[in-house]
This record gives sequence, structure tokens and C-alpha cells, in this order.
Amino acid sequence: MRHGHTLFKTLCIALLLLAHAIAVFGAEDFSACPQFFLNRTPPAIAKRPTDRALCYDSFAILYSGESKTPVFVAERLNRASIADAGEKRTDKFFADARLRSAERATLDDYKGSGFDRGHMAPAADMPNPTAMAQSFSLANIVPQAREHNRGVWAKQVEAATRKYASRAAGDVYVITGPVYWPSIAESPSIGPGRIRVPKYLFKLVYDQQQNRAWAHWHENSDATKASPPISYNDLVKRTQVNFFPNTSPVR
DNA sequence: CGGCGGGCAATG
DNA sequence: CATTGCCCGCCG
Repeated sequence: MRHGHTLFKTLCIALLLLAHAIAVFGAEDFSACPQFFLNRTPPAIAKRPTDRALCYDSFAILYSGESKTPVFVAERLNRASIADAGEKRTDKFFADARLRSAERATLDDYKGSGFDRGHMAPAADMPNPTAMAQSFSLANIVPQAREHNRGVWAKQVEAATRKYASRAAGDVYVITGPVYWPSIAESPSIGPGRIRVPKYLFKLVYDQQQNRAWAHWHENSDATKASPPISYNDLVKRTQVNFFPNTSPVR
């Protein structure tokens, strides 16, 4: 009797710990890190079987075990977070142990591929050493054309977004991600793990104070030049993702 | 031009 | 493993 009671208590504690672990790591959804999403509401998207929600200190990832890249990465930037940014880069990329080995990218996949390991949530956005280190998870990375990554994307897109957030009155919600050919399976890939190479990259920026949104849309190519942002509605049409449910931003 | 952000690769 | 040097594009 006494023994049974103790066993029951132990089981209860184990279940609570498990539930807590799932919440912390966001294994099933983004309930552990809603703060990175406008109105604490993640994009409305039909999840594929290998998609996984991952929470980090300063960003959240919906990760695809099919493409072995993010589906999207969400951040919330503001004047304070940008003021804290500027950590020294660690450059320690790593295969993310939170993902099943069959569904994660490895360092080998990118090595010698000819593509840069391009951040979706940029390292330079990160406000502290932990977040900086986490940003080098390959779950936050896509194969990106070298000169695109270091040139127009780094300056006209990433740095420009930081600059905007540093001057914004309130929070700026940013969602960055890859776009593939109509079928991921037909998309080119790198490495033994067949990491898919995006056809396009987008970065959606939303200023909550002004209810304004715009999106950078770039072909993942060394030849890509700076281009004016597209509208929120155009991005929704091109990606078929309702990024901001129940919100209608203006341009 | 130097500095910065984003990388790669060779070396100990 | 960490360090170092190098490259690139862009900005002021």
C-alpha cells in the first residue's frame, strides 16, 4: 500500500517533468516561446509530418526534416534588443542534437558544397552569448549563394532590418525563410544528407506600432541585386503561408 | 581607404 | 580543438 502510493507519486512527477521538457523544448508547437510571434500567434501553416517547432533564447524555428532546413525562423526585434546586439561571432556551427539524426543537417553536408551556411536569424541580431551560440545551429541555416549571403542579403536586408528595428517605436516581428521549387523532392541538394538548396529567400518585417509590413524577396543566386520589397499580400500569395493570422498589415 | 558582417580553409 | 589569415561586398 505504502509502496504503491510512492510509485504513483513518482509516476506523477515523471509525467510533470516530461510535460515540462516538452514545453521548454517546444517539441510539438511554439507554446514555450510565443513571444517571437505577432500576437503570440505562430503562422497558420499545414505542418508536414517531419516539421518540428524549436524554441531558442532569441528566435523560434519551424524546422523541416524533409528539406533539412528551416521552414521559417521568427524573431522579435526592438530598440533594446538591437542595442544589446553586436556579440562577437563564435562561428561554431553544429548539427542540432534536438533533431533526429535522419532529419538533421550535419557539418559534412555543407563542407565543400560551394554554398555558404547562411543564417536565417542572423548572428548579428543576437543580444547575448547564448543566443549567439544558438544561432549557429544548422537548424537555423540554409545553403546560400556565397556572394548573395555576404553582399546584398547581409547589407540591404539584414543590416537594414536591424537599422529599422533600432529606430522603431515598438516591436518589430521578423520572419525569415527559404522557398523551394514546387516540390522539395525536385529541388537541388548538397551533401550526403541531401540538404535542399532554396530557390528564393524571404524576410518579412512587421512594425507593430505602425501596422506596416513589407518583405524582401531574393533569388538565392550570386547574381541577385538589391530590389525593392514586395507587399505582405504578395508574400502570402507566393508562399501560401498566412504569416499573421487575424492581422492585415498595410504597406 | 578601413571597418564590419558574413564566411572559408590551413595550421598547430 | 583554437588560432590565424584570407576572401567578399558594402558602407562611411
